[in-house]
Amino acid sequence: MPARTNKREQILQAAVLSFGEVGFNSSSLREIAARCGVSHPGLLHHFPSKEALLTAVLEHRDTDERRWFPRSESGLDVLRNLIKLVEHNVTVPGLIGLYVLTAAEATNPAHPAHDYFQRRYARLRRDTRRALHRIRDEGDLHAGVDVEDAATMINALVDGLQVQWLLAPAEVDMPTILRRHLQSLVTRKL
Amino acid sequence: MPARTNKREQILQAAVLSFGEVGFNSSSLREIAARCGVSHPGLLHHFPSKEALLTAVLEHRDTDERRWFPRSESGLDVLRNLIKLVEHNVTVPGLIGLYVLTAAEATNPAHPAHDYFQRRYARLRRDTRRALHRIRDEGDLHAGVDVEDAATMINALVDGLQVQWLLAPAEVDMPTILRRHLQSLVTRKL
DNA sequence: GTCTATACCCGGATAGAC
DNA sequence: GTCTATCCGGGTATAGAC
Repeated sequence: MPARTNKREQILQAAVLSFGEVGFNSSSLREIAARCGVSHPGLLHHFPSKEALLTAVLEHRDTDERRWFPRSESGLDVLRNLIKLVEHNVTVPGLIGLYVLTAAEATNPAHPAHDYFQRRYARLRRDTRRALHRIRDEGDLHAGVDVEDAATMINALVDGLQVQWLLAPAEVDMPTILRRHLQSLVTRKL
Repeated sequence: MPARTNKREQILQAAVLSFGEVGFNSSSLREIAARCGVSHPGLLHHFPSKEALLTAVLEHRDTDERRWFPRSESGLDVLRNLIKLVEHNVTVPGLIGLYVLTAAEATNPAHPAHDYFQRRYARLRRDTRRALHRIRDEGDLHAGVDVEDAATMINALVDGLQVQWLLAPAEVDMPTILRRHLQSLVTRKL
């Protein structure tokens, strides 16, 4: 293995910043390279194409995200961890900008990350449904909650809050609003 | 006045399509011009710059949107009209793509539409708060509804649903999910 | 009003030296 | 591994003919 290659990591972080600010489409490899003190072909040595860089950024983000949802917890703990994740997110606005903008771009079927985001949202809805079913099995879900709708709604709420929060951080309290909504679904304290 | 200039309208529609597909940043004036059978400088004759075109598109969209919210209605009717607007929106995915993507891009303070979207969301929250207060005054709001949070939430829900719907139209029923959420806030049938 | 032609810049990607 | 140099396409915008 190479002595100690943290250049990849530096490039990834610079890419997160750039993608978050102007999106994947408008980001330039030259600009990203300049941010971490490497030349444009130097960057392409580590990531063979711009699309490969995007893929690496998204996978990196996924890995980070999964750490917030360890296994063997109660259904309620999944919701609690989601709140914790959002509480963490307000400390990394660049990453949120990256996510919001890339997801919006990727609604276009021609975007290189289109399939990734289709699969991602299908998975998010499925995971949220599972958590809600588990909460119901544990007797903690309010009667009358439609699990299918609630799962779609929770993920929509998180996404929509991010846009408003990025535009007006002082006026939109993401974690609190999310917590109150989730609390309205369950009978026990979150 | 000119004999009959609908070229502006044609260009606006082509711009909506292009902005909706790849966003403002990645759209090209040449491509937009080609869509409506005009040359690139021909387009610039009607709109002096790309940014002017974006402004015109957003104002055009605003005007259309306002038509869904006539005055002198009850608070509940505002929510009913919001549902009708979303029911209409599912018939114009290009416009929704434009909106989602432009809003995401505009979270960047350097984006030409940043101020527009900051003002827009402040206004949306204010208008939604007013409608909810009116519903409360009319005795139709459920007890325990926090108007401030509910207003932010409703707008976040609409935005977030759009992303999921664009990625999976068959799996996300925007109008129904919105209606059920709004119904959960009020005591009378929507 | 709408065109052709063009100026000028920046994008992704590659070749090849060190 | 990282560089310089370069290719080629495409971006906004302008000048000037018709």
